[in-house]
Amino acid sequence: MATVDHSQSAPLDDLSKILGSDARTLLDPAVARAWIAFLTAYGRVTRALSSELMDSSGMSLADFDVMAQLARAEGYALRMTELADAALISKSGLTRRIDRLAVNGWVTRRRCTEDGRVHWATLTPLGVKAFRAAAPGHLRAVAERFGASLPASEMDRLTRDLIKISAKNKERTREAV
Amino acid sequence: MATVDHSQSAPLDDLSKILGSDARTLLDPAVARAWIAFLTAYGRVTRALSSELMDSSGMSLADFDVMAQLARAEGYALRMTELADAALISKSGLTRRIDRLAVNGWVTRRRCTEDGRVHWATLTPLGVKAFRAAAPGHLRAVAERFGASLPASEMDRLTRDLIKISAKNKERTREAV
DNA sequence: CGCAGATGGTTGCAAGTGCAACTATTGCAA
DNA sequence: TTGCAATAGTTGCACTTGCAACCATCTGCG
Repeated sequence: MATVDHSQSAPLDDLSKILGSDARTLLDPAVARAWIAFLTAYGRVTRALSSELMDSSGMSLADFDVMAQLARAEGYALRMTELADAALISKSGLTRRIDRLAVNGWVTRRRCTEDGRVHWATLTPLGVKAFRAAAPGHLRAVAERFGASLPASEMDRLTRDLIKISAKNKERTREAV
Repeated sequence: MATVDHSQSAPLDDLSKILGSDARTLLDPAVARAWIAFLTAYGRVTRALSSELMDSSGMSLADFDVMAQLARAEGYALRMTELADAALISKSGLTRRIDRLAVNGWVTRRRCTEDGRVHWATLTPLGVKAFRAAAPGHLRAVAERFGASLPASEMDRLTRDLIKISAKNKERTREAV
């Protein structure tokens, strides 16, 4: 019936068998269904986009995100920490991602003259070119796999809902239980 | 304005600077915003839930999902492949995850007597106990971090929207570009 | 000055992951 | 029977990841 897409089962749904009837008081079934749908949608869409992007441009989704951040930035450059925050990855993760992008010649690292601690990651002309080549296909894929499922009005509502959820989880895991 | 929560920037938004004005034709800005909001919400919520669960039960989110699948199953048992599909992970990933769960004594692997190729992953009594101990906290956390952001009516709509998105991406990355 | 303490980045490490190749088992057909 | 294709799982490998420890640099206070 109202269960989630049947190729996928619902990890949190219908746990009363093992947890007893209070499962329902712990997590409202409607929320459980939404949560499963959320995880499933994320998994499917990113999996598909990621492999399409890799095939067409040799770029991972994370690479694309990092390059997109740089593409939007003043002078195509951002400090490492800013970039890590913007791309939602750890500092060490970014260090190594930039290493890889640098090997491709898409990004360089420049030490800041005013503050020797700071390094600026900068899109090279080659990187700009690579991004320009990759972006149309990827954006179209996002439009198709994510955007095309819902009418425009619904899309704005979805955005609002997702932002509310994000907002409730803004802090970086403080007060960890 | 209507940009996404400002602690987070928007990788796909405002790319016209580098892509020219056709950025807009490739990906509708409203979809771009929704996409960013989606990625951000996913990242934040799962990060938070994952570390809470690990702290309170020594169980990763993926462990919990696998155990929840087993908890719902007939006899607390599933074949490896079924379980991998249900938990949205690869077969090899599942092999090793079950290895780890088995080390904790939460799951066992039994060879099927009727078909020697098949192995049943089964929740042990200890595993059931561990799951019963972990579930209330985790479900409450999902309720709080994901469910509490939206009114019930909105939640059902969100579920429907997410299911539509999932449905469009059902196939396992066939026709790859 | 000069030396704590903060801040920015990188590195060591110990995971986790998927793909492709491999082994074991079954089922079916000649 | 024998033999080959299909199916279920595991393993090798190469790669990513985040955390914590670490180095480098800067800032401010005595």
